[in-house]
Amino acid sequence: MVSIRDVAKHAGVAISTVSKVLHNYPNISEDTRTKVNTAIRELGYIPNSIASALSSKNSGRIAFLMDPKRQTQAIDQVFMQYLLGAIDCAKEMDLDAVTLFFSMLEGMDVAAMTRYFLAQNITGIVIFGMTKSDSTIMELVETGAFSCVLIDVPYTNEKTSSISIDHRKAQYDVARETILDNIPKLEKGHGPQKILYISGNETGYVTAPRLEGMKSLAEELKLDITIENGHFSEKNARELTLKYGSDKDVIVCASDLMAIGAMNALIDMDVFHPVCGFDGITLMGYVGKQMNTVKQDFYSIAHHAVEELSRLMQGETGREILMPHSLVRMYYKDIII
Amino acid sequence: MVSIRDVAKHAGVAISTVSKVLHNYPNISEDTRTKVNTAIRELGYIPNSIASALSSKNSGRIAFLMDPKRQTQAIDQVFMQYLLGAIDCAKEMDLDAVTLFFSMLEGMDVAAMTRYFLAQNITGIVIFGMTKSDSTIMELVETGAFSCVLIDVPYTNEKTSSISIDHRKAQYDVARETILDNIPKLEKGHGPQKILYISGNETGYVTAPRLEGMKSLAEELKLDITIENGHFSEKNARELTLKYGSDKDVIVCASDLMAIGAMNALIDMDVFHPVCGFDGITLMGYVGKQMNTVKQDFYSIAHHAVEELSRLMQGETGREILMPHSLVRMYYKDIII
DNA sequence: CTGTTAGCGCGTTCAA
DNA sequence: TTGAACGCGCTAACAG
Repeated sequence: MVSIRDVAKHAGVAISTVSKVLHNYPNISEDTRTKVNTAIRELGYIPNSIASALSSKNSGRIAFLMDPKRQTQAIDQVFMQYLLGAIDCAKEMDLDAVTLFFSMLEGMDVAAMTRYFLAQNITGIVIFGMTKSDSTIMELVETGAFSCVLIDVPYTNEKTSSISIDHRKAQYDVARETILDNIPKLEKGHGPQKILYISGNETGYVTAPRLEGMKSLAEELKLDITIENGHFSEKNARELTLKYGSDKDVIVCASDLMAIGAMNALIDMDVFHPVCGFDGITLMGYVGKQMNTVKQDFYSIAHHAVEELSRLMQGETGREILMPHSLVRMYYKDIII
Repeated sequence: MVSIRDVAKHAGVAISTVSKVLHNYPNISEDTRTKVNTAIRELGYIPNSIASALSSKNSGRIAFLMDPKRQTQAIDQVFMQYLLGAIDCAKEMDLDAVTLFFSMLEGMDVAAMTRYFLAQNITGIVIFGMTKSDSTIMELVETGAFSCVLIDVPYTNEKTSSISIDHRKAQYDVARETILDNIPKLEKGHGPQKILYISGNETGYVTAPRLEGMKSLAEELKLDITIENGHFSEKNARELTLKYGSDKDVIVCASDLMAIGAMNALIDMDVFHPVCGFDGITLMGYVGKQMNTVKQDFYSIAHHAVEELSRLMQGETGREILMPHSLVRMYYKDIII
């Protein structure tokens, strides 16, 4: 293995000079800089990130913390997209990244978690899929011991940024579009539209804003709205739809998975009402009907999250970032790959 | 951060003694061993894996190398299950693991890849989703510079093990079951059964064994078999089924995704013939019909892969490992979560 | 502008 | 059975 020492020798300079060139320090003559760079190229030198992490305080080592198990399998796609975006960005920014699951932290208190991360020289963490019941992890974030970026959790402090779409507006938008598509019915003297809103679990941070978005739309359009908690579960959404859905004009679901459940319930009942979802996962198409949904670009969100984390680790202060969302209509034919 | 030095001081012994206790060296008196262990517990000491990796040769650092992008999104589930199993096991075995994508290695030759891993003190690699076109990675494996475990690639050497199910037998089994379910038709004087086999891409290592399994079944049951290459694509399978499927008794697909394509083509043509798939992904259910498939436990495969890698890194020699598969029948109702 | 040096936390001889 | 001391590859003062 070729080390920094070899490069120094090859270039006829001191080790520290190589290090300085590597990190773009000022006060290096153009001459030695090129000398060192050619030596690096000739030897195919790659800095040892482990040694670097050990030696410096700002190791540039980060962790992706997620909880894929708690989710249904159908949601794997979301986490995979997160991971792809995050890991790609980490590589681009030359950050060492490890992927961790919530389950590994189970039973630890804040102090233990802190030691755990410190023992790996981790100084920054991106957290995907945290809910209100992950209180110890939230405590850890609050300590400010690590730079953190939270996905879909609206909390910030000096060392913590949050990043998400505007769930309130997104829910409003997709429900509005779906309902207005359906306006003709309304005009046939149908009275106020009857809506079934299947919300997510109350432990989810996105649940309240999405519900708010729906409520304000309901007020605006004077909708007759029934709100039920589907716990982000396809099965629950299915049952709720069987129970309350038959006489509704539109069914609005706070997730694609629940939208699938609702859609299938309607198919079983042999009625059809518009359904809309949230997330924009590919899976959608398989119900064989079309529906509107809020499309989030998880890859891009994760990519930005890592960029933001890097910013935090350089001493910038935490902030809230809103990403754009879009509305899409998914058909079966579209998703044929 | 509490270091080994603190533990040594707290226990009143030398640093090296603590290290020896940590690694279960012999020749440590029971007395000092407990003294050290209580000190560790009292201080909540966690060894710094970075320092350890730097200091020792056998760092215990491993990489998960996969290629999720090349796959269709619907396959994310498989990779997520792999990752879950692998990361869980790595944690259990106290191995530091990083997740890498093939794309990061693009353009590198073997020497560059070697340096790349060495620069991260990585000594073991688990590779998921490699195809015959990833020749440079295969070269890397062949050098024996790293301990490797290959998933679904039948290659072994001194430092490389392979792990997979028996694809030949699995394909045989699932096709056989699906066809025999259909035997009544045959007995109504229907002549030899007509089968459409939609195979995978020839760059896939699993394609040939699956095809073999199908061929030997065809011979055994004297089937009239048509073989087409679906390239593991839903769309291709759909088109092939539209073209060749209408007069077939059974359609056998080398992946679930292709089975979905085939199933949907049949639905469009308004005919129904049994279809079987391969993999056992949850997604299946959404076609709304039932079908047989080979279920692989990806989590478990990955878990075993990491165990095997650990074995290799301890100097054991490479070998081939076969995992069990099972046959399942998937219905829509089953997958409601 | 460049080189010398002291650690980072730990594993591992080699003496004691 | 234990401990002192060196080195892993690198960063970061500090001298020069």
